[in-house]
Amino acid sequence: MYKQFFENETKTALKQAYPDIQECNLRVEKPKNSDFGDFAINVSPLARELKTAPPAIAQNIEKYLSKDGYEVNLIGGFINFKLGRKMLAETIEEIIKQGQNFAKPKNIKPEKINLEYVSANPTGPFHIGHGRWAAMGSALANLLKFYGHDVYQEFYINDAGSQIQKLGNSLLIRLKQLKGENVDFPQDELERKNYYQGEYLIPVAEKFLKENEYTEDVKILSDYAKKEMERLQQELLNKFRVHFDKFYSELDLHTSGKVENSYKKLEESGKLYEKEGAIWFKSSEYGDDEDRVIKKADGSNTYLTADIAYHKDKFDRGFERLINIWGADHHGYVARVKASLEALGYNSEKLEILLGQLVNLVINGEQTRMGKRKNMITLDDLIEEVGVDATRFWMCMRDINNTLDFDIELAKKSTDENPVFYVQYAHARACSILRNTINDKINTETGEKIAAPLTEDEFNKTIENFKAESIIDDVENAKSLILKLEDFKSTIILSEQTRSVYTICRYLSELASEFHSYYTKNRVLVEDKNIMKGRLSIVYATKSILKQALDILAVTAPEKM
RNA sequence: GUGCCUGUAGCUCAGCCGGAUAGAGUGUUGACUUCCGAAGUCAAAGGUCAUGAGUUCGAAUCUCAUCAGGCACACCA
Repeated sequence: MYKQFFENETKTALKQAYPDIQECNLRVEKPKNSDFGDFAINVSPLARELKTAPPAIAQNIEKYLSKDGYEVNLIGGFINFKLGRKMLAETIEEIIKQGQNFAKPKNIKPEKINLEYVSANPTGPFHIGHGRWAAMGSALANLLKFYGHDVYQEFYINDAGSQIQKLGNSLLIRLKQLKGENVDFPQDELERKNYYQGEYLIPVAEKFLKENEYTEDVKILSDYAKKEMERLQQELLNKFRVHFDKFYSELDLHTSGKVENSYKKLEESGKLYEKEGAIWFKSSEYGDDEDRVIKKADGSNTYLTADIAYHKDKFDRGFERLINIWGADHHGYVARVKASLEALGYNSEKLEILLGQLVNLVINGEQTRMGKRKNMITLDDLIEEVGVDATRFWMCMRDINNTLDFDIELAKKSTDENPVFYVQYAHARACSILRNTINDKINTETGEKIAAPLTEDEFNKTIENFKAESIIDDVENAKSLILKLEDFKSTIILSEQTRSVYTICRYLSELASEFHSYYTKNRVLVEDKNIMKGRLSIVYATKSILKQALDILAVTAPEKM
């Protein structure tokens, strides 16, 4: 990696220049002005320890730099590095030869990671917020896998609480309505809260009557509606290119005795006590604001109790690291789950909880709060309107810490304002060039056939036998493109460290921009076969990286648009 | 009231482990087509980095306070 290379070069030189130096946390960065160089190191942070002015330090270090393959340019306390053509050419060779392994970090410690996200209640269709967790979670999974981790994706189904009863009651009302009975949800505000009033239960009721005898048994109705919701949710996830290794049922957690078991373990830890008829957990001893109820006065478990068992089970299944994506509205929950894991003897630092800010729908330029409105726009609606690719890209585009404005009108336009098209277009354009090298062309005016510049065999050999030396004379034109291609390595590492995927979106936009720019300035299919083959290889390498990055987002890389 | 997130160009956002002239997209204005995809490229204009103080040789970046917006503060899930 270029950055690593220059950091090592500088550190080596630094030790020769100043043998007594203790710490040297020098960072390679991009110069503000590309005229200075391609990479830069600022030595100012060393000034204090060395008691020397930054420019003098830079001059001293410069003497010991090997300058093998690069040039050095000193400005003030900055050491600027300029890549030689050989290094640039070798990068193209590396991309072509390494393929998928080009940006895969070497010498890393792969972890067995459990990634949990979406985990919606099986009581209704996904809303747009779920779409954000689904897109980001699956992209993060792809990223972590790309990096080298062993990732297991999980969806926790909250199928055990009172909301299931509520679902059954709601279905019953819909059934009665279908039978022609004059019933509706209660008028009273408070009582209405015991029902799901969305119209999505109407088709479920219809389907139920087709398959079953009419019944008012809420248990049967609850189970039916729950299964149906799960089925619809999983269908949609599939369509959205989100694939879970396991849908973990909360109900199973209870019936298998795991909830009871983890309760006993907590009891053994001595961190439970009774108060006002309920059993409390001393979570405040582990940094939580207050203690939490574990068993209610009526003897039933709280949601937390099951969740504790669930997280315990994840560790017990051998995962070294747990990553959860939760909505920011659950942030108050973090401390108590971590507290419980500590009490049970697990290292709560191995549980990372990514809190995602919510999605604002923007309709006709106005922000609409994602509430539980009756006629809300579901994720399914959104995908129908905008398409899977644009929806996925858009949902991944912003830092998870920031609220995301999803402008329906803008995304629907599907034109220049939508960055995904810009990126996909770059890929399609690259494919088009590669196609044109081996396909005969027909002049539309004369009907005359123009032979392809290369046969398929020649093209394949050009790629297979690519040698860095072959493009050295022409590589300077592709410099900023190659720098960006190489930057894929840093992007992968940064994204893994920060658990973020918006960085991949940004990278793609930047790479596409560099490619479009290169394309405009450098014609690929030129007379000179050697130049053509070299540029073809650069296009091929670009296409390869675009594809790899798009694959992480699970956005398609079209050959044609 | 307490805790968490956010405040940077008209709009949407990067940059935030302190360092060179604060960047990108979009919008505005203007250029670029004998030729591989113009869904493209190039350029111009556009800034009190919410406000105030502090730390520092140096602050958009760190600290504190204030203001503004969002979210959460259940024996619900």
